[in-house]
Amino acid sequence: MTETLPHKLRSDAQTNRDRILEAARSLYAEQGLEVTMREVARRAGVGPATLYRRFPARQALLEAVFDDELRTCRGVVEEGCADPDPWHGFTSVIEELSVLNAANKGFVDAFLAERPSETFAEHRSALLVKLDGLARRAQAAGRLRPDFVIDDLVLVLLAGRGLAITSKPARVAAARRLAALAIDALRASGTNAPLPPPPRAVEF
Amino acid sequence: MTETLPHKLRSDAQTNRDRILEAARSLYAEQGLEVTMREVARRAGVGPATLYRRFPARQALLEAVFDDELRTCRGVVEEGCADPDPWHGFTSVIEELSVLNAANKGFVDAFLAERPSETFAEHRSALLVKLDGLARRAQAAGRLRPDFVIDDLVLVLLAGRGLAITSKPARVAAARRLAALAIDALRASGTNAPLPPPPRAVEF
DNA sequence: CTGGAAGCGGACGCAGGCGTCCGTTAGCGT
DNA sequence: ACGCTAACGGACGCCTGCGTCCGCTTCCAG
Repeated sequence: MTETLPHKLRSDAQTNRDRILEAARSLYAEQGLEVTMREVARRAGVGPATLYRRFPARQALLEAVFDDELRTCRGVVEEGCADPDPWHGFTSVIEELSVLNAANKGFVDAFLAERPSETFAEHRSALLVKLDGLARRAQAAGRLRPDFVIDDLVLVLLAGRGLAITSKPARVAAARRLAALAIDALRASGTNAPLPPPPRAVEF
Repeated sequence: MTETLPHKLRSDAQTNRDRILEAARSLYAEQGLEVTMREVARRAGVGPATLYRRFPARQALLEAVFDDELRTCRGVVEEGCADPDPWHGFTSVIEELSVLNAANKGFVDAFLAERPSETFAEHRSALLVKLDGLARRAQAAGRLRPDFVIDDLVLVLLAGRGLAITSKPARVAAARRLAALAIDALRASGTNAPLPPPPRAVEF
């Protein structure tokens, strides 16, 4: 890790910063982002003041913590978009994002929040636009049901949040199965029933 | 309403009890069950002490509040089970429970909690057993995919929790669409892909 | 009408999180 | 080696929710 963004930190400060990030990362992943600042500080073995000095606003900590996840997320999407088979790419994205979400309880909360930070909102828009393109190609290939809209993908991702199961392996297994079901639901097939009007869950 | 369970209350006490229940009901429906006791008391226009006297434990309040919903829930399930067409009954149950959940943010949390109260756990078991029977009949009729297990239904219901969208109409619309997708996923069709191993999300 | 008990709710003490201040410690440049 | 200063974290005051106590009010039976 060992970040070096602004003007260089003293070595102990840098160490503490890293420990804070690691603590926050694991706490958010396990418990979602209702974790208190002090809990993060405690787990990191630093005082509250240190935490607040490095990350004066909660949002700053969130962004720093989820920077990696954001990168992973983008990787997944780009890989999916690069797939020569758009349907395969599309389903891969659903699967991998679902599992990522299940493994990081907090991430999807932060990322799909109704009032996200500007940073998250921008990344989200960009990714959704990419995914929209991928989806249209999958539709053109006749594999994705024609009445799919990109909001359905958001819906599926949001739905993953409901799987707030304590044990992490069970949570991941549940996410995997839910993703598989979602993929089956989205596949174009003669038996697709007409859907009720699509919702708009998040802006982009 | 005007309950009359234990030894009769004084008239003003009964009124307050009813107002508390109504306040709690609407607050839980709108905001889920992280609502504070005091907030309930405030909305009901009573002091905290009054609330605590009537419902010494949070759980008591929850059970009283969700008694109606539990009844509705059971009604939905029984109606579905009574349907001569098991697949139609099954899909009705999914639809209606999804909408019920979306309209009552707190209910599914209380009902599908990992550590539910004894009361909820019993009702849940009973309902799930009934639904399991319905599902088997729908499978026997060749309409429900053969690799469906009852836990998949729990999964779908849990997933509905993720749709924590602020506006209630939007939430209901989202729930409806998600339910429709789930039904499409669960329908037996030549294109059903094999599923990953099923999870066990709740005990029953 | 009236006595007494059921009921009420303001107020209390406790606990925990918040964000900040400041006296002390320790890294690092010279 | 040394001193400057960044950095640390314990401790503080504030706030909010919790569950309970107790003096006042109100219902209702006789």
